[in-house]
Amino acid sequence: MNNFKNLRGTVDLLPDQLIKWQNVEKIIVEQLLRSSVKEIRTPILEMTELFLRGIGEGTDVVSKEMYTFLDRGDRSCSLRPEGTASVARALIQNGISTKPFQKLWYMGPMFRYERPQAGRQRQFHQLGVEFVGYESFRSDVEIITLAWDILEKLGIKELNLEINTLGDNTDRSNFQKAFLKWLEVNKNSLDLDSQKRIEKNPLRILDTKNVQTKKILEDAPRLVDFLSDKSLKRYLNIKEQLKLLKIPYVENFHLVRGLDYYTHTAFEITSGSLGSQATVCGGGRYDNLISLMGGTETPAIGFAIGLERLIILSGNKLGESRETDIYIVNKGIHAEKLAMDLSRKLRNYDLIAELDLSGASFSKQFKKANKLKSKSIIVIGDDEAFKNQFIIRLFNNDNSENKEETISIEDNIKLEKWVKSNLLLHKNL
RNA sequence: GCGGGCGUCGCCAAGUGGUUAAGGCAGCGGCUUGUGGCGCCGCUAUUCGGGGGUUCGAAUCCCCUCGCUCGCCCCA
Repeated sequence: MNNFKNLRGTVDLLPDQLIKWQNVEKIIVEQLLRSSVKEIRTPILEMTELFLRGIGEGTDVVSKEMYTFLDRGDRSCSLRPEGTASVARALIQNGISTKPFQKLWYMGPMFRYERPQAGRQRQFHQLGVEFVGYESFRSDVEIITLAWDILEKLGIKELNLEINTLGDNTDRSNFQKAFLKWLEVNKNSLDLDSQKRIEKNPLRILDTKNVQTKKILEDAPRLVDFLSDKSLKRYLNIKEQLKLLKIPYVENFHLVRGLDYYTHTAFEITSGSLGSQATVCGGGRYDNLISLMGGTETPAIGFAIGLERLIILSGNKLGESRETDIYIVNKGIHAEKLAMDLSRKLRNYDLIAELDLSGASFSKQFKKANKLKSKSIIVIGDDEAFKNQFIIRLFNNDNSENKEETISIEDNIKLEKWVKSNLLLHKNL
């Protein structure tokens, strides 16, 4: 096989699949618009250092999953593995202090060098939303609600929202001390992976999938018990407001997001029908990130939704394309000229008008129209062209008799009338 | 990076050592060169992911390799 193939973990999205993507994206963007969230676009390529500092060198994402290379000027560059760091960078660089409150979204490809599997690719797509400058617990609730509503608007069912709090820096370091003490005592009962994490990232041990370790962890100290009054109050407020909004959630004390910059609220939305990569949305508060990256201290919260996983979950209804409204069968030198002009006229009525360019026999062109399930058809051949007219008729799929009408080329009024009564009436506007 | 499953036409597949690689869908052409569906007829893999080996003989057995897929790790 000497043909070219796409790179591992990447896919071609073909026209048929893109209908669903476009519909999903449209619904998302509309909901964002209604929530007055504004779009931001940052480069896909950034200097590697940005991600090292923004995401954390110790994380798997950065330490073993980045697409990193030297450019021709020997600068180390990386394809973005996620969007938050870039957005933070862009805001700092463009003067965050002049616009301290911003609700932003972005959508686009991300890159992570991993083994592909169901719902996971090396190039994948995320919708990210970041509320920057917002500190109140109500911004946490609003952003969780936004994620929830987007998924609901897409008609996705059987979703589980899990929430947790990581407290502020002081809470967390108090907890960590106690937790480390406990870990020391119980070290030998833990699985190997978890043992390694004691040094590297002890919080992540809470997140283990090892059944044995999970059981042992039931007796470990809990982070909630180390929250300051203020942090606790914050968390309780969020839960209360979610209840008020009737958004069902489950508390999960073991929910610890993988990236270093999170504080307070962490949340995740999962679906059982996704296989082992069940998370469709992950997010949380990151009050430390922007100052950590050299900006003025700015609280922020955000989430990311994996579009591939969203597509898997979205119903088939979103995959249906708009049918051809009118197919123009045309043959003969003069007729073909008139037909092309006609096709433009029809598109001005916001119709999907397809002009047959094959020059094939009438029979062939009719078959094509039928295959496309075109709602109507125009026929223009030498006979019609000679009389400066064309034939138009509805084109039912059951092949029943359909009345046809002859319209003169110049008779725009008659054409418009026909189009309005036969095609535009049925359109959902 | 580590484990399991799988690779035969654009898609779904039969074939499991003996020579013509079924069949279905899609596609193309014809019956019908100015009229749709259905039907009928015909065409479409010198080759079974790639390389090497065993054998008189390989899609079928062995080795290597590549790819896909599912899971682990991690995450969206």
